[in-house]
Amino acid sequence: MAQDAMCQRLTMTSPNNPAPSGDSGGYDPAAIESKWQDRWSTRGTNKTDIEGGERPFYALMMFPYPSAEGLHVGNLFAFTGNDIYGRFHRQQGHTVFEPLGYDAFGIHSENHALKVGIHPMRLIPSNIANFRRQLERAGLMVDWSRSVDTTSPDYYRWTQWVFLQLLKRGLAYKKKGAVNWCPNDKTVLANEQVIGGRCERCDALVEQRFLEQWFFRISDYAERLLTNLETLDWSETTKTAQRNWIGRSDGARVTFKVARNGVASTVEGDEITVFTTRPDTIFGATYMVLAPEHPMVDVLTTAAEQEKVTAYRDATSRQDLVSRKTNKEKTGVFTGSYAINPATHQPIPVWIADYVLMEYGTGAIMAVPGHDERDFEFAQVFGLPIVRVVAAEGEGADAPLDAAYSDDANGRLVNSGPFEDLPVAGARQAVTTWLAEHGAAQAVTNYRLHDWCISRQRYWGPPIPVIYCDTCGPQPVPESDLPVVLPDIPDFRPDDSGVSPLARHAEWYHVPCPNCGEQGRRETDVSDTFLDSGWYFLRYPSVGHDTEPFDAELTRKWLPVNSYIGGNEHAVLHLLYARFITMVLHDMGYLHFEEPFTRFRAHGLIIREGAKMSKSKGNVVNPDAFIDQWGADSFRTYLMFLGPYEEGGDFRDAGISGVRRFLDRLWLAAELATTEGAPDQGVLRKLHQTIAKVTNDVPRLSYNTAIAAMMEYMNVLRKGERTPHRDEVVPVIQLVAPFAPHIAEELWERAGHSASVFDSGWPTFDADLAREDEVQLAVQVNGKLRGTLTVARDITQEAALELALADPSIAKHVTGTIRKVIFVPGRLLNIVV
RNA sequence: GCGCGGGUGGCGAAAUGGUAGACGCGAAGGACUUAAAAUCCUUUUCGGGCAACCGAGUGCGGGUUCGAGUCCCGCCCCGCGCACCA
Repeated sequence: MAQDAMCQRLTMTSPNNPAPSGDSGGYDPAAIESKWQDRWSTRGTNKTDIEGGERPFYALMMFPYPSAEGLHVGNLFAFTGNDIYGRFHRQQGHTVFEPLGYDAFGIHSENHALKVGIHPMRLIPSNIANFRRQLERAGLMVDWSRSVDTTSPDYYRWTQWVFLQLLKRGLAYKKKGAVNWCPNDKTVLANEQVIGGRCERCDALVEQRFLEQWFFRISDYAERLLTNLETLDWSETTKTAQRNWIGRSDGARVTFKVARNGVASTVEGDEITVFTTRPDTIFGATYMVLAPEHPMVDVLTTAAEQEKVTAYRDATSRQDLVSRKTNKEKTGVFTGSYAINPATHQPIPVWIADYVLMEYGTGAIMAVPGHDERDFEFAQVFGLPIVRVVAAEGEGADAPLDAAYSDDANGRLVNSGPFEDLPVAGARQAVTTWLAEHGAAQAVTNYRLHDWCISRQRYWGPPIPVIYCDTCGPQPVPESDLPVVLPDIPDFRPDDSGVSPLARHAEWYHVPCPNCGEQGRRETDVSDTFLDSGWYFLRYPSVGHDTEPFDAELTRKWLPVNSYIGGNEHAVLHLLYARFITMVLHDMGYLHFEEPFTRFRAHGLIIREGAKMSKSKGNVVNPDAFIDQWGADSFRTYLMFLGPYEEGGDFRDAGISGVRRFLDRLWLAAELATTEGAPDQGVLRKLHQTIAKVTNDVPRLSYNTAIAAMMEYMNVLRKGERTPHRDEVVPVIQLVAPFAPHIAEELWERAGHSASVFDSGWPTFDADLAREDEVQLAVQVNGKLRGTLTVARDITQEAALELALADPSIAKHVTGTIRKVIFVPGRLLNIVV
């Protein structure tokens, strides 16, 4: 039988050499994998008892965008990691819910549809079907009866409902403003979709346009989004990324009066307010800079400077965002006007320059060239005065500055009137208070987080449920009228008008006003895909409930999500938006929690043979091919073995054979296992050490070391082709089950069980059985290893020292008197001479 | 520039401050075989030595410690993210 198994094994690893059909009991992944996938399906093994299940555990993974290329190995890496976690918890006695769906709306799909000339309403279902087929092959414990597809009206009616809730709450608003416009995709992009000034989808240079857009007031939640992070069990890197994105900075708003005839203007509003994080350096503010778009520019520009200012403003407005944001060369022009520095009471010139951005702070700055790099550079270019107001340790007040000194923790104020010699550390507060007493400042906190622009002038998304009426103004679509169905129109190509293609579809566009019944017009923008994914985890448990987005009772039972696993590319956007939506729904009384994901872990990235995978390089791993050749169990286990899950790893094609050999050995061991005699004590000891290791590693997502431990055990078990005892093998089937579910089910069944291995529990660890009686004691002399002694586990220091000194190869290094002995019981003895 | 990761054999990688290189790939040798494949056994950080053994070794330079891949200080390199954010 063993021989047969080996013949069979050969055929599996050599696709050029067709297998002799079914005459052996060898490990045949293709056969057992389809057998168990069918059986799981007919028996409903992967269905979660949503209503009745005890100890609910919601193991969520980020749902994929169903691309035409099919499932990426990165998707499978992510899902397998989550699947192991979920299956492990099931074996620990939880009712595990592991749903999966499709994030199928969005520019990505639409662009692809345009490219291949197939309507997205036809294209997406076939992509989804292909994804589903590939996902089934991977053997995931997904409850497919509760899936979501964001493009289905059953789903997006509730996305529209979410929009209406934010509108009701005053958190959705429309505003005309500068937006990022992609000239290629012909749509507005969120700030987050602009990467280095280019469209994240097509890489085109992004332009500025002024359009009416829908925004969500996420900035109202900035502080809460920031402070709540402390309470979350998330990867530290992800939290840091969110903190940086929210970008809290504490400082002051300081008002500078415009100088009129050399003195401060008394006219209301004739002033410039700036935001600064360094109010302590105000005595060094020698000029001011406004963003070119700043409204005060018109007021301040003198006749003599008008021409230059106009030309500069024109040039800036035509500039695309790339050169605006990456061109570090300082340019600018003088407005001809002055403002009064409220600390020194001196007039200082007001300039405009594109290095000051209208969208941050107040769109104006006080320039302190002595202590800000950018201001220093600008002052040098234009010959503006540079004054030192902070001196480092040992520096005089008039020490020359050859660069900006911007340390805000050390040093002392100089040339700063009443604050002379004050340490910088506490100066911020003192100066702000002083300025505030003179009515010139107030302490404020600023955030980099902008409101979320959700409008898209595209076709492939959920229509924003608003109707415009000439008499009543914009009206929400009544909730009872949802969904506003996306019409199936042949011409969905966007054009240059800045208006969605939906506007061209007259019978859809014209609709009565829900308030007065007169002729109205639909909002033609659709919403951002991130709104679809901002709440999908709330929907899964309630799939099938047609009258509400999420059932109150089920939500209370299953949410918040116990474990969320996904890519770090969503560390900022998706996770921040989902938290925001959850907070809003919580505040409106719909949810009992305000943070959706109790625990989040980001998985790493897979590269191949040391290089990033990309279509253009042609080095993308095709999961189907590997599963055909090696089996899904080997593929899954290899993905988890090739590196630490949270760091990713290098997919080397040859490496999978090692994992396959491991499963072959397991199969063979199970086939050969005998019930005669008793299990070997040494093997049993190793078994229990392995149980401990795997049980400890899986919750930490340390899958690679868990697999290594099981391999080690198999090496011990099969050492010298010994025949294993049944009791030595059966627990390994349970340990390996989360990783390689099909082979585990098959071997479990062959071991005489009729129920699923996933309902069989988890092997119990027995510390007594695992304990080693003898240990290798490392013996060092002066910290250098000089030998090892095989000794009893609980040997005393005295006995160990005696043994060590009796060993000539150790003793010869012990020259002179022993000054000290370090003894770590069971591990190490260090003799210091 | 700022932030976050990371740098360990030929390669992917392991190591609560306690024997560096587990596990796997690859490679070399052996058993079995007419032969090959598969399987099993052995070796495999580098240098020296027949060997016992000796020396060196976790990007570089310092430090703390009986003992440092691990902790501290200062650098270098690679990856990712943000980037004129006042």
